Amino acid sequence: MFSKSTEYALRAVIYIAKWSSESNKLGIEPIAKAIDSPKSFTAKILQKLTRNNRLILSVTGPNGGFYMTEEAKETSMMKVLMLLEEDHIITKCVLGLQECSETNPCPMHSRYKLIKPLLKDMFESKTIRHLIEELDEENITLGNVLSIGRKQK
Amino acid sequence: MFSKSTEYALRAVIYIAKWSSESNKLGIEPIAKAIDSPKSFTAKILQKLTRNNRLILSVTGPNGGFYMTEEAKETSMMKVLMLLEEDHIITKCVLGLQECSETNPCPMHSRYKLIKPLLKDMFESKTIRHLIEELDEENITLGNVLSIGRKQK
DNA sequence: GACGAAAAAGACAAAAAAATCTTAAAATTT
DNA sequence: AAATTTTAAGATTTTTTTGTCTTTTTCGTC
Repeated sequence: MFSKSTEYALRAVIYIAKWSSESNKLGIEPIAKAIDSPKSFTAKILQKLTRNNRLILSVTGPNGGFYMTEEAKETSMMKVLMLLEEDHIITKCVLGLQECSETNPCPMHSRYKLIKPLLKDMFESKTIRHLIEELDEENITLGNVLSIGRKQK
Repeated sequence: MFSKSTEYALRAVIYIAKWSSESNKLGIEPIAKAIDSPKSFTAKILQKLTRNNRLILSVTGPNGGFYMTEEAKETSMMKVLMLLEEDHIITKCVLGLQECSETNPCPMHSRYKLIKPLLKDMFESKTIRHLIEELDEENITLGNVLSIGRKQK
């Protein structure tokens, strides 16, 4: 559904929210390892979230790394998607028409319009905090089990 | 949601189903114009659907073109997505985990598992014929109104 | 203030997706 | 059978996405 970079971003955000605090910042290396993503590429993605939106914060130097404020953890996943400029994946027409609407619908419109709000609601109603609470439960993961032991780049 | 080529494919299939028959084949030019897609690229995509799956049929030469049998029009949109090898867009994990499942869920799993069947059902319950029947109604479109008059390639 | 650890920045490379162009093959018409 | 029309095939190009590598900047520690 989403692009690779969006998937990495979402996983990283959740991971950082879960394990970091202002007093415990996380380096890009452990983050990439945990969410099973290419290190430098993930760094790029996080940089954007840091610079443009301040959803994530970062500090350089020893004991530096990425972290998130408690306040930021209240952000909804829909908002995160918007910061990543990927919310259109959900909102746009299934057949790719630029002007698919009630007055100018595509043939799938009448059905998709029933599901789109549910999808949106799924991301709107879940905040980052909700998701990290789920991570407390057993067996909820952010990395690929299959990749354990595989070399990271 | 889907890639450009999938969007073009879906629109083209619906258009061909709607306006063609064995006695009235459609050339790639009018098809591409109607669904507002790049001509040669669309030709490639249709070639695949013709060669690999015979969902669409084609004949070369004068009065040749693309068409679809009445039988093929009973194909579900989910089946079409499978022929295009794009059904994974719907079925895979939202966060991109390879092994997201009931026993090994990602933090979004518990919510997405409620929506995934609805999305699947949307494509499964709609056959091509259902969609072309919708096209009978006023204002249902397959091209971009904005593009009218724009030069085709 | 020198050193080291971290992210930031930017250049570069590879791969995939999207698009275009040219030639060939097939079929119909004359 | 030659000319014409149409898709098929394939080569090539362009653009976007994904990924890597090197250098710079920032900041804390000694």
